[in-house]
Amino acid sequence: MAGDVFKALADSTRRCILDELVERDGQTLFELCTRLVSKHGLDLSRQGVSQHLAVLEDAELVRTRRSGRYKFHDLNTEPLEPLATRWLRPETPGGAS
Amino acid sequence: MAGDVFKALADSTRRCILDELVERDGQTLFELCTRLVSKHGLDLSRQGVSQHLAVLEDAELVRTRRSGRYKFHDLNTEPLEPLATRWLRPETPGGAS
DNA sequence: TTGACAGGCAAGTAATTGCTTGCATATTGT
DNA sequence: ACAATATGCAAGCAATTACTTGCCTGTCAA
Repeated sequence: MAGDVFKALADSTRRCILDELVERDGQTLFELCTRLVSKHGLDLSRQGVSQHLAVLEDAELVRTRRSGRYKFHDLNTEPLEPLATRWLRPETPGGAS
Repeated sequence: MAGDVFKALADSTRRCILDELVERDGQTLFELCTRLVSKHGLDLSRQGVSQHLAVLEDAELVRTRRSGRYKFHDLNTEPLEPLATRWLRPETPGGAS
């Protein structure tokens, strides 16, 4: 568990999925499939999308909630925050230690 | 050219290289080799490091300058900036157009 | 010029990854 | 109960990736 966030972001299809979820949160697998094909011009099967979602979920970039036979996917931007700051130099503008 | 920044960051060894360059800029290939082995416990050949550096350079995360037989590697954080902000929701706090 | 040092190029290999197809499970409406 | 819908699981395949070994080029000091 707690998969690699960087590896999750490495695939362009997964990034498209995140793009979709920014626009509209709480989409189901089928909704995402449809919109990835029509809007982003991607061509992959439902299982393809499902596996990508599993990777994103493992990296905690996507959270899911179940309701009956539906599974809704929500974006979670929390793991993204320490991402860009990791390689920022310690400029120590205030002058800590 | 202009390789994929996300794919460049996907590999943990490459992330270690960036970690090293944050601490000390302008290292040569041999310096990086030595420190990756000793400090980060990695075990790879010089060519392994060289190929990783090529990927980082292609993603413009690393810039190089030559001086005689030495090649110095510098970190370039510029491509990292739009990285985390890509999936931030348009909160429009001030309400810009 | 010779030898040592720093780096580059290329082919080969093993592991990983993205994707598909086929079947199984669970929920809902009639 | 039955069929349709929404999703899950797993084996198999092709492409990519990370890594190694071996050799070549360029630079510097003696």
